[in-house]
Amino acid sequence: MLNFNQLRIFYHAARNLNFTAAARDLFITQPAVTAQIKLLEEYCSLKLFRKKGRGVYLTDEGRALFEYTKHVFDYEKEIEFAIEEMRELKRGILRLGTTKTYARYFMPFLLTRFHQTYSDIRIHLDEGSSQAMVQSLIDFKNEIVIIAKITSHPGVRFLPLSREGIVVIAHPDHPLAGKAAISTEELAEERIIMKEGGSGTRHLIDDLFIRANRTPNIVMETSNTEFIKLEVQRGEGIAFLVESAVLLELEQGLLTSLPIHDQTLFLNVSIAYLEDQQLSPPSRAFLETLTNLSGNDIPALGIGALMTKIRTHRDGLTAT
Amino acid sequence: MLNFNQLRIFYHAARNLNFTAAARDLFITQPAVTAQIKLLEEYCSLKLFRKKGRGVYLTDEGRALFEYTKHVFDYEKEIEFAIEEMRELKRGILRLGTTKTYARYFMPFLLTRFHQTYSDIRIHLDEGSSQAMVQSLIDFKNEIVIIAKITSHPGVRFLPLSREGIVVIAHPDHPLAGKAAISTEELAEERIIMKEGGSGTRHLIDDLFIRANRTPNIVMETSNTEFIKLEVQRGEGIAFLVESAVLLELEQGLLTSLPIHDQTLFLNVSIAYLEDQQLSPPSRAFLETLTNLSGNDIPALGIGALMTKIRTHRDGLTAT
DNA sequence: GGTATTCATAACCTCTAATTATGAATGGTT
DNA sequence: AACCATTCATAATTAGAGGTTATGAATACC
Repeated sequence: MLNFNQLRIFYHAARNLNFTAAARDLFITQPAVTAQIKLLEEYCSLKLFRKKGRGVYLTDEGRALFEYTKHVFDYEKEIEFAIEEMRELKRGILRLGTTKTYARYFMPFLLTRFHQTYSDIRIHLDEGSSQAMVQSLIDFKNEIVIIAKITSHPGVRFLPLSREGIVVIAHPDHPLAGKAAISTEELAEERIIMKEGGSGTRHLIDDLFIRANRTPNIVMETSNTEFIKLEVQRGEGIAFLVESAVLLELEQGLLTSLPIHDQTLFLNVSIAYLEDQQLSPPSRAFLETLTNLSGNDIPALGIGALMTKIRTHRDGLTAT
Repeated sequence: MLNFNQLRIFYHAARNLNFTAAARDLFITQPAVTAQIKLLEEYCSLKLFRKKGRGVYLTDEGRALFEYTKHVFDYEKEIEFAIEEMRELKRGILRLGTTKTYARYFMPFLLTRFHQTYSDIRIHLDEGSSQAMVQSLIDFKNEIVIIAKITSHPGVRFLPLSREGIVVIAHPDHPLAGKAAISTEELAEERIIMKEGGSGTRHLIDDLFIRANRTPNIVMETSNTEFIKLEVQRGEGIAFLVESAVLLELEQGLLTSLPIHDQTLFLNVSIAYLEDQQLSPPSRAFLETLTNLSGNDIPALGIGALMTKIRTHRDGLTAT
């Protein structure tokens, strides 16, 4: 087993062909150099230096070893550089998890923001159900997940990220379209295309009907948001969806939203991570990006509003 | 400045994904591993391991660092191997010096012998005058030189290697050819083609004439033995040369040797090296080869005789 | 010839990196 | 479920590697 301290001292001594200079390089005293070189020579059973007058120079064996040590300490610099880069977020991986819907509607916006600041960090975006994403934290597959908080888990910290408005969408020609306020009872009469169980939205809507003591008429359930939107556009029923997922269709008049009587439905989208584990630099940077991004107004506004606000702000700046 | 001890411990811990096993690998205790990993993490300001249940595994940063350390400790094995090889004489350089004449007539024989045993040692054979070769020792250009001992030098040790007979050569038709014994006085009358000043042979012959109180008739002087032989073959004069240098020509009848009256001229060929410096393994091996080769009879016999003896011995073996 | 520089040596000291002993958490087993 | 085995963490202590200071010897320089 080589002693790298001795190798390092040898390297500097060989480079300078001068023990005193090597000592200076390493911020130690000259006798320390002499002693360590001697120990190294004993370890190798080889003379590495010859003494010539008041100087030293390398034997053939020393010269051969010097070639090796050069590689070692050049490589050391590379390693130090790599560590520095990881610390300084010039390299690394951000492992995020989220649900399909969020991946489709929020994440591109958030990750673009993140990427603007930390362009050298690779992003791994994992998708799955809220449940699966919480499990992925525990399995250390992801460091941060963005999901609706349904149940709390021991050891997992949830930070509220955004209150996303839930809208009831319907075909523009739907009989209820344009009505002022629709009651839960009325909704229970409608054919509903529902998000699958386990999703944050489903949790919220189930709760809504339980409070109204009604059973919704679920004609279809799926985890696929795109599919739901298409079914509603085809007049197959109404659906509850996160507003930001249908912004475009509402704007374009492909869908309409039905105002719910006396109810404003919100989904609490949270950032979740393990509270006892220290987050990696990329993850910390991501959290910081989110808080910097929102000030503190995301939870109040929802991402949809924030996206609009920032888009406006940016356009304003561009116009100036 | 990286701490390679910590890196080594990290390397083993990462390889095993188990601190206890790493400790076993390194013949230390587990708390030592824990402590050094912790120090490394502090140095990097990066978490390298995550704790999962009763095991550990690498963070992304740890995984990146592990890739680097793998290279380091693979390379360490290479270095250790190289050191071992140098020690075991499976690589290295033998730096010898000698005079042109010896390089031509003795060295091939000696070096072939050496090379048979130490086939992996590269041989650097340097040529120059005896004087220059002694200087090359002092300048550490060569570790061992084989020369005639003319003067002694402080710090240089001379070991007698061989007593080489000096013969007087002449054209086979030379008037003195065949005469029983020729006196120094007679030789002084002859046209002599002499080796240049500084050579061992010249030193000896000068001495011979001084003792006889005669001045030789030097018609030509050169350091080139081959040239001398050719000139003598052309009948330009007689010459004094080391017997082994003219063995072939004498055998083939191209030259004849003149018996010198009452005199047997010998040149003491010596091995010289610096006495205070420790010799390198290849040089020690070379010295050992020489002593093994001769038993103790080289100085008495001369290399020429030894070459014949060994050749005969070998041929005898081959025939059996 | 005196001076400065360089490496070697010796005695001593400091602090790193071990050790021992023990605890806490987890996972497998009966 | 209780128990045991395993693994990493922590604390207190200790050994010794690797450093320092002081000085000497050899050599080169002016």
